[in-house]
Amino acid sequence: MADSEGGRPSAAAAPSDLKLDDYLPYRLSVAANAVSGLIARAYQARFDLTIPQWRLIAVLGEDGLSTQQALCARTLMDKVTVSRASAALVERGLVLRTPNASDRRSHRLALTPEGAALYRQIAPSALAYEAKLLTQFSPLEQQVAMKLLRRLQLAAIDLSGD
Amino acid sequence: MADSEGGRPSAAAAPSDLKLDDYLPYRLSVAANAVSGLIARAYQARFDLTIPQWRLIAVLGEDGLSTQQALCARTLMDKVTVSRASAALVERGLVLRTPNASDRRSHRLALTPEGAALYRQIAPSALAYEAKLLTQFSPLEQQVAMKLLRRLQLAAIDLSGD
DNA sequence: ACCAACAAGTTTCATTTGTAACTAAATCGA
DNA sequence: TCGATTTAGTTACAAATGAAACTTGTTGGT
Repeated sequence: MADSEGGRPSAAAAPSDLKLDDYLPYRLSVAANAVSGLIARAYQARFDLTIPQWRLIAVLGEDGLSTQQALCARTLMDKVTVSRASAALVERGLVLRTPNASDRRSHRLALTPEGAALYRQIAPSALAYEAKLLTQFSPLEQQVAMKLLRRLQLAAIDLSGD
Repeated sequence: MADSEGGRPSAAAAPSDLKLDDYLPYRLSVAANAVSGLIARAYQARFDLTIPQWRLIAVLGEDGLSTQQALCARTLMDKVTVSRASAALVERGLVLRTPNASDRRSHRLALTPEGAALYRQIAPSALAYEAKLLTQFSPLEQQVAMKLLRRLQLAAIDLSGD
């Protein structure tokens, strides 16, 4: 067993007691991974959609017409990601691109009737997943959690430029 | 402006009111992305470590000796990821591999003195980041959030096998 | 003892992801 | 009205990721 340098297990307690299991960025990453994986597998298997594709459908279903640039702002995804996801959805006939008269660099995107039908099918399933994940948490706890997630995001973005 | 087809925004409200902004898997993913990005950039710039590498150092700093398999279980990372991160750390002289007498397929990993020194340097900085992210939240709120993250992870894993 | 099943780690390969470079169009200033 | 800068979106390329195959070693049944 060893421990060639000290008397006790060779690792001393962390300077100010860092425990990975209780470290928020770690917990957040692991939890998000688990949830994303679950959702990704579900949508892949049932609807053959990736998460970026699903997000675009969700936003187009909510907001109606949009441009890719607006979708980037709305979903916080990279413009390359949005470009690729849009192309795939257009290809599958779920999204329609029409020229944007007021700016010929961009296009207007909207769900086709098929896309809208898919949206109406997916949305309840998405909400059901969320409900299953959130069982055991009171509305108040859920509110605290959502608030924390939003705040973490802002704080992280904020700290990025220091 | 515009809206070339109807009187109102062309998208109706979602079936049971799905709002992406309030959808937990989405919020979780976005928050985790922002936080991971922040941490990743910080450790890359200051210590030239990836997140997997940093996690291994954290666990080895906490626990002392370990095998890769144990590190996989502990960090919830893939064995390929752990293998590559270990190789890089050994290469840099931060981690030492010694043969495992009781099982010659595996090796024992531990921080070298340099690795331990780096750990002692990084840990306070990691805690400082966490503290900055968590300003504005009471200890109680933090506890709720941590509990929720753990529970979400378990629920997601649970739902994966249904 | 032996062979089948299994486990630790590594390597290979295909997919995903994001950064940077690029094209085309709009805007802004002189 | 022209050229410089900025923006929408795509393409090209490089790095990260993970599944599957592989290697080496262990274990358990007969």
